[in-house]
Amino acid sequence: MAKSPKISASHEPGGLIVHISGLLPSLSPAEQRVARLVVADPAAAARRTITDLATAAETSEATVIRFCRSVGMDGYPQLRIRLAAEAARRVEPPDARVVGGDIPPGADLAQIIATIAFNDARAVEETAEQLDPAACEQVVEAIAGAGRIDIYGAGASGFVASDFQQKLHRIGRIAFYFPDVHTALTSAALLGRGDVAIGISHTGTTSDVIEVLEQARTRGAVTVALTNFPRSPITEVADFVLTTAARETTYRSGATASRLAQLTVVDCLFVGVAARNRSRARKALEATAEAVLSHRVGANRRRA
Amino acid sequence: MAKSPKISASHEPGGLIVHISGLLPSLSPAEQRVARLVVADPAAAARRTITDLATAAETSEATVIRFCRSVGMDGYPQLRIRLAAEAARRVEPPDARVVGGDIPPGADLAQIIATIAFNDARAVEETAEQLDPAACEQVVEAIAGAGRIDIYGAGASGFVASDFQQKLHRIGRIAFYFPDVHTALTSAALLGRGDVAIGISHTGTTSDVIEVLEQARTRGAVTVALTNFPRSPITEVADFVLTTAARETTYRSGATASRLAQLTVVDCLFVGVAARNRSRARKALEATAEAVLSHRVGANRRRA
DNA sequence: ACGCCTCATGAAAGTAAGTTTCATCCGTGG
DNA sequence: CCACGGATGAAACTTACTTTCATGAGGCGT
Repeated sequence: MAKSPKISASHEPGGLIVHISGLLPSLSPAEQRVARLVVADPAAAARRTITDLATAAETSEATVIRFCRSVGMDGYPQLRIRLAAEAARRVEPPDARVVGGDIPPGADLAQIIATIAFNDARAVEETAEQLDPAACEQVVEAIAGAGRIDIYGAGASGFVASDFQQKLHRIGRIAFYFPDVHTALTSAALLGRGDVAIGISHTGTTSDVIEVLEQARTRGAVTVALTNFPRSPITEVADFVLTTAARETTYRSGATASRLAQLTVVDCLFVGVAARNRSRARKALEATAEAVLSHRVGANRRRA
Repeated sequence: MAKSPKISASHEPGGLIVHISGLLPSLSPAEQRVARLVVADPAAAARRTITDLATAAETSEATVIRFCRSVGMDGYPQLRIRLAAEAARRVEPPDARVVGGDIPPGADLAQIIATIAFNDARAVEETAEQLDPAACEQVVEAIAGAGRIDIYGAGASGFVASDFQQKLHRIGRIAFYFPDVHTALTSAALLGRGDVAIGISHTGTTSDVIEVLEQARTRGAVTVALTNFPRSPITEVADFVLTTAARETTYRSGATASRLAQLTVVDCLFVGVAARNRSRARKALEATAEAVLSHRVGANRRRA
């Protein structure tokens, strides 16, 4: 039989591990067990034979193979060498820090700070690495040429949406953000060809956002999804999918790392759009900065 | 018969490739052919199957195995993953990212992404490094014991303030954020001993925020400033000063990195507060997460 | 509630990869 | 000319990997 059709999965240059953890929720339970082992210690996994790994994950070899295919590999040997390469690249001292994990109960604040910063920084870096420049380019182009840009997001992602809106607005793009679903739906219904709708949802399962994005799409707008999970429902209603790479999936820290990752992507898009017309953007930024000047008190000074 | 004595081969820390080329002359002719292929392109070799490699070296699989043993490997698979790792490590593109600088005019999106991510990640890390755990501890304590927490911020910092408010609210602390100065002033006037007021301003010169914080202070509340500049005006009205360490000072990218740094600090405080009463915080988080469950659509699944 | 369908899963069969064995070949020195 | 020893590949063998298929659980429409 021919190659399986496969879902894109094509783009995971930044990191196989990141890629895998992104797809984690889209995997079946047994495959997830395998995935977790692999993510937890890629180097060790690379050393194992398929039977070994299957046993460790309490499943069969068949499932391991299925897992390989699910993450875009041809088979186990390929996964193995990719993992080995990956593990080698991240010479990063694994350190005592809990990567992506929970904060240990007895931790003092210094530890907490270190752990959080580590995870946050990591999310930003890994997000950038796996971000597909080509997809970004297209999104930037769409935004730059859009008649109007609607940005949707609920809860924590709402902040990001709002932030994005503000940024675009500051460089003279016509952008909107709606905290309310009804208003958002109304707005989406008024979109048309040449407009852009951007939906932000970390999990990719926020029905409100999906619904609105779908509406926008049926009206002919270009739809963009920003999510951590490349196979989540929101991607089905999006023309372009941009993914973040935050490992945290628990509610633990209120999804801060994921938010930072989202903001990073937003920044990239923003700068990309601004770069399309530097002088105009610069002028707009200066004007807006000036506008708030009267709300600033005298410069930074040494105090008595 | 026992294992062949073989050349030491025990230790090859510097690099497998180097090691192999070192003992190349001690190998038999057929093995040398294999070795040369491997040294010439380790990555390619790692991708080949043993039969493949044997054919390419115009020899038999048996010889390849012998070669593996000669260089100290257990067998072909082990050689393979070692080669993959080796190849990955030596690719390491040190790259010339623009550190802290502006985006060069002609930059393509990939460069933009790399630059932004680098600066963002840096801001997060450096902020964490210079953050004073003792000061944080005191702030955490104040928040944990506060009757009420007011959070102020304008513009971009307003998002952070709002985010913080939401976070604290989710773990059951009574926290407020006011987008409007007047409302904020009113609220500050009602604060008293045992309450906490937090002012967020990147530049530390936002008069609105300073004014409100001052009001709060005169009412007896504990005041906290979160700013990038330890000697800015806002610090004069704050009992505790927490600083971020974002390099960007220009309006260039709309205060990107600084926002991430602020969020990181907020996250640290949040986790610190939550850690004070894990079970309660956890319960609250679970409850709030559950509350939005009905707004989530079916899990991530493979689509057709 | 019922049956139907889809999907996840592992057992087992099948195939390919890796490893060992062994006979051969070739050069060397008696 | 005949041992002898090392190098080598063919083939047997073993292990690892892959595919197929039957089963059973869970969801969905009737």
